[in-house]
Amino acid sequence: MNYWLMKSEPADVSIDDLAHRNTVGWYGVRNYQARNFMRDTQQVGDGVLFYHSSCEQVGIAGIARVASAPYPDPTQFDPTSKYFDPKSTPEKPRWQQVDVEFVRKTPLLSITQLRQYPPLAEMVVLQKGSRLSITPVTQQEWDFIQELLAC
DNA sequence: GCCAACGTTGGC
DNA sequence: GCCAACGTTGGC
Repeated sequence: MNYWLMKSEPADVSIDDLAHRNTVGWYGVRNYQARNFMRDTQQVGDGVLFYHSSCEQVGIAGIARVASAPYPDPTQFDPTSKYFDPKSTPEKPRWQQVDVEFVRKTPLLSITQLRQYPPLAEMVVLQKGSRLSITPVTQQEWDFIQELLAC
């Protein structure tokens, strides 16, 4: 059992979208490190901090969980998709995704708030220059954030 | 829109 | 395999 922070642009898929649809395929990852986390390390049931990025209110917007094994991201084969990858084939797919299932929406924990808590100082997503869209979260960080949200 | 940081590409 | 050039991310 592991914990993760997964970035989504709310203009694309927000926590409210996830709440409505219950489960979404995490399509569009085009970074090998992030892909490898989904393909090699994530397991069904892993906890996910659902994070809104590239928007007005950047931060943790809800809780979710990993809900499937990895499978090929269909957008890589779709020439009309901005995630189309001409070098990928159905026989040898390059990009994988998992399904992510809604758990609950939370009050927004903004990135500036997150930076104020010393126990979160080492969070990967808060490190300078960190751009990975999927990052591991430690048990301690997860527990601390759950306590914050319980207040 | 800026720009730091990082990832990818491709010539050699 | 090196590395310069270029492209992308994402907070501000």
